[in-house]
Amino acid sequence: MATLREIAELASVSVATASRVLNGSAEKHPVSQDVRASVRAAADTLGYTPSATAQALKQQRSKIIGVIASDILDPYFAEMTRGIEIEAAKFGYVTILANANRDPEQERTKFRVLREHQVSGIVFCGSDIEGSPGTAQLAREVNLAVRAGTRVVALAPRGFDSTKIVIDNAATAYELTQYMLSLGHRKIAFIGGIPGLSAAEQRIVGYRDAMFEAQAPAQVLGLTGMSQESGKRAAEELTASTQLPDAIVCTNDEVAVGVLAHLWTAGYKIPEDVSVAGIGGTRGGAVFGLTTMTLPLVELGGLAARYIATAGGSSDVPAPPSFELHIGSTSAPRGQSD
Amino acid sequence: MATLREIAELASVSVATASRVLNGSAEKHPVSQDVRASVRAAADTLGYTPSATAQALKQQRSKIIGVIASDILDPYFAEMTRGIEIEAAKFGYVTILANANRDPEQERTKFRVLREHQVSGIVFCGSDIEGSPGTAQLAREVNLAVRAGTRVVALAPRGFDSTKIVIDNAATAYELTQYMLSLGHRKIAFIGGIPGLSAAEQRIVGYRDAMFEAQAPAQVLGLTGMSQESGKRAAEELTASTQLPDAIVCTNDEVAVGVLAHLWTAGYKIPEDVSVAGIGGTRGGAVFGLTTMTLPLVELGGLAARYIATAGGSSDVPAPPSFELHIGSTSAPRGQSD
DNA sequence: TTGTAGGCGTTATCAG
DNA sequence: CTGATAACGCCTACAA
Repeated sequence: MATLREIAELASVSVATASRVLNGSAEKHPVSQDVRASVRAAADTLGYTPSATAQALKQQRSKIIGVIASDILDPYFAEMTRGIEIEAAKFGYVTILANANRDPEQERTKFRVLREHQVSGIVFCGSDIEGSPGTAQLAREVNLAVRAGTRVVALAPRGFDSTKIVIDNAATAYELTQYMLSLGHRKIAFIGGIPGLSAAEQRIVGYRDAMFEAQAPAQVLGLTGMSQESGKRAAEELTASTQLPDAIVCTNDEVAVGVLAHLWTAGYKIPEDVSVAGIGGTRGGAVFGLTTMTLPLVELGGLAARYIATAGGSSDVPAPPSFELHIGSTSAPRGQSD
Repeated sequence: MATLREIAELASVSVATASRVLNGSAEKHPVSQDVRASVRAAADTLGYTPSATAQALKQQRSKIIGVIASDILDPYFAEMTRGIEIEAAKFGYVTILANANRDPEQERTKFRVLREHQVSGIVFCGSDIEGSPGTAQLAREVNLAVRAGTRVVALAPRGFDSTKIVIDNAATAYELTQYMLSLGHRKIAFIGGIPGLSAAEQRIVGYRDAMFEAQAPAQVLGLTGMSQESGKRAAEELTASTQLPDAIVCTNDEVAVGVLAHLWTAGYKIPEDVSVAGIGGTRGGAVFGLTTMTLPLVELGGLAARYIATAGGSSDVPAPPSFELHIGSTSAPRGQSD
C-alpha cells in the first residue's frame, strides 16, 4: 500500500503538499497546477490508496456508520439497511452492519464494538423489547454514549435518549384496520408480534383502537414472532378453529406472507374467503399483491445516514416521512368476501 | 472517550503497562497482579474503550471484513452476509457491508473504499457478469490487490484470481433436474437468470445436460432477473401459452416464489398442475414448502470469514460444503400431476 | 505557494 | 516486572 510519503518522494514534494492535492483541501489550500499534476501522476503510478484508518485517527472520527439490525433476513430491516448504505455512500461513508437478533445482550456488545471503531454514528433499526432484562442496561450505556457525543439514531421506538426518526406504528395499524372496516368487514383478526416488542405492541394498540371505535370484536393471536413461519403457524391455528374471520391484519408483511402461504396451500381463496393485509410495504409482499401499509423504509434509513454524515451542518432532526395504504389484490369488500 | 494515557495516569503506570493489561499481551507479557488490578479499575472508572482505529493503524490491519453483495434484499446474499457476520464476530471482527447491485462499476468503487479502510479481507458474495464492460477492469484491480497481499474471497464464480469457495452451480441444477425427471416429468422448463451472470449460466448448463441425457426437450425462459418479480412475469408468460410444462426448475428460490405467487393467484394447484422447484434453500422458500436444492449459504459465509480472520494461521482454502436436495410440497410424481 | 513538525491512540522494541 | 520512546499514515497550524 503506497503511502503519502512515498508518493511525496516520487513527486519531490513534501507530504503536506501531497496530502493537500490528494484530499479535499486541494481547493481550500492553494497548490500550483504543476505540482498538482506531478503529485497526481505519482499517486497514480504508485497506486495510492489513502488510509481511512489514519485519517480517522487524526480526525477523531471515521467515515463509518454503524448499523444495528434485528434481523437482516427480514426485508423490513434489509430495506432500511439498504437505505442507509446508499445515502451513506453519497457522503463517502461506509456502513458496518451488525445483527443483534433482538437480543439486548448482543445489541450491547455490538454497540460497544461499533464505538471502538470510532464510528460517526450508530443506527438502531429495530425497536426494543420492554421489560427484557438487558434492555435497561443497554439504555444506560447508550445514554452515556449519547451524552459523550456519539450520534445515535433509532428508527423504531426505543427507551433511550437518542435521536429518533420513527413512524407512528399505532397509526399504521389503525388506518389499515379502518380500511378493512370500510370494506364492510367486522370480524377482523390481528396476527403477529412479540410480547414486549414496542413496535409490535403499538400496532396492536392501533388495531384495538380502530376495532373499539367500530364496536367490532378484537382478536389478537400468534404473538410468537415477526416471521413468515410464525404467520403460517398462526394461520394454521386460525383455520383449525371453526370460523375464519372476514379479514386478517398482520403485524408486518412477513407474517402476512406466511398467512397467505398457509391459506393458499390449504385451498382458500384470497380475497374471496378472507382478506389479508400486512404492514411494511416491503419487496417481500409485492409479488403477492399484498395489501399493506407502505412504510418509507429506505427513506428512513437514508435520513438516518444523512443526519449522521452531516453532523457538523444543519442537523435538525428530520421528521419521519409518511406512510400510505397500498391496496393490493389480497383484500376486497365484504360483498365479495362472502 | 478515555484514552490509554488517561487510564495510565490514573493508575500511575506507564501507557505501555496499561496497554499490556488491557489488551491480549497481558498473558504474553508478565505484569504483576497488583498493577493489573489497578489498571483494570482505572479503565473501569474511566469507561475505557480501546480505539480500534489506532490499533488498526499500528498493526496495519483492521479487524474488519469487507463484504460486497449483489443485492442485500435477496435472501440468498442476506444469508451469506449473516454467515460472515456471525463467524467474523467470533474472531472479534466486524463486517462492512457494501451493496453493488451487480454493477461492476459499483463493485469497483466499493472495493476501493473497502481497501481504504484497511480491511483484512474482502468477500464477494455474488458472481460476475461476463462480457460486461466493467468486469475486466474490476478483475484487473482485484488481481493487483491480491498480488499486493489483500485477502479476497469469492463465494461465487468470478473471473479474477482470488481465493474461491464456490458451489458447483451446474451440479445443483443438474441434480435438481434429474430429480424432476425421476418423478416422471418430461416437459420441464427452466426459469430465471441474467444473460452473462456466471452462476445463473452454469445452472442452465446443468439443467440442459440433465435434459439432454434424458432426451427431454429443454426450454429456458425468463432470463430477465433473479427476483420474485421476474419469476412472476415469466410464469405469466408461461401460463399465457397453450400448455403448462410438467415441472418448472427455477434458477433460485426467489424466482420460484414469484412463479408460485402467480400460479396460486391464477388458480393453479401445486404440485397437482405443475411441480415447482428452486435453488438456494433460503428462508424465503421455506414457508411455501418449496422443493429446492439447499445450499450451505450461511456456512459458506462463515468459511470466508474464518479464512480471512485466521490469515496468519492454517490458511488452506476450505472446500465448499455440500448441498442437498430438499423435497418440499411443491413437487410430486407425474402420476399425481396429471 | 510550499515545507516543517507535532500529535491522533496504540503497540513494540529496548532498556532499566 | 515496568517504563521510555519510536513509529503507523495522515492532517493542520505555523513558518518560510
